Amino acid sequence: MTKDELVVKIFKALGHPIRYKIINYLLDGPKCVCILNQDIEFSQSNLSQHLRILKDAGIVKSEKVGLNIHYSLADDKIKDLINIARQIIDNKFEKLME
Amino acid sequence: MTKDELVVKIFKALGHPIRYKIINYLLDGPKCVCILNQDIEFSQSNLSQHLRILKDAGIVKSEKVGLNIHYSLADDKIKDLINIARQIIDNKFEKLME
DNA sequence: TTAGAATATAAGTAAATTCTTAAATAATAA
DNA sequence: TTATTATTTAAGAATTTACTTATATTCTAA
Repeated sequence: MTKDELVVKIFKALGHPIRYKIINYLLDGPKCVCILNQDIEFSQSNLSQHLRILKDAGIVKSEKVGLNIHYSLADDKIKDLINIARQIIDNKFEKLME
Repeated sequence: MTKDELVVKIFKALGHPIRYKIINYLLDGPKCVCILNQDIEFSQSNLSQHLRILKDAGIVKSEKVGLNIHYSLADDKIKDLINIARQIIDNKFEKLME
């Protein structure tokens, strides 16, 4: 895979509402899959598949903690990425208000 | 559309190789559709459809210039967004090298 | 050693996206 | 007016992605 393909893969992985929601949960620290399962209104299997896609894109990493598996952001810059996307949307609204 | 949905839409729009390529062309300034047509190896109709998706996501804007239509980035922060995604990929390779 | 909890995977269907081809529109030049 | 260039839109087929259900795996505890 070329670098460009890997970059596209990151964007693609973030471009889904459930995966975006998962990442938002992870912004304030690692979370057990079991917690995500409680908070995200989709089937356990579906969640697991989305986690795999995020992991495969290099956005999250997982770690075994006792009985459970904890997922966390694989890179601090993921936060920046999300924040900038939000700023772009905010800018858009501000321009409309002018 | 909620703000989150709009953010997801940005990521989704960037998560496609042709659209990512288009954005890369636009990083160094506005471009005529006719130029993009020459440089991007896909049908003109397909290109036009991808441009619409990018525009709809608020990533690019278009402007009529004489006979032609020029597309450009709708917000300077799009550059930052791309750069950070690239940095995330670079970091990954650096970690592998350690 | 079996039972149960947590998580992942497989397989198939449903839904969404992408691409191709053809036609439409809009503006200008002849 | 008619033809031409630039670009968009429509429609449908092809491909990809997502979701559901069922099953598998891996620990640990009883």
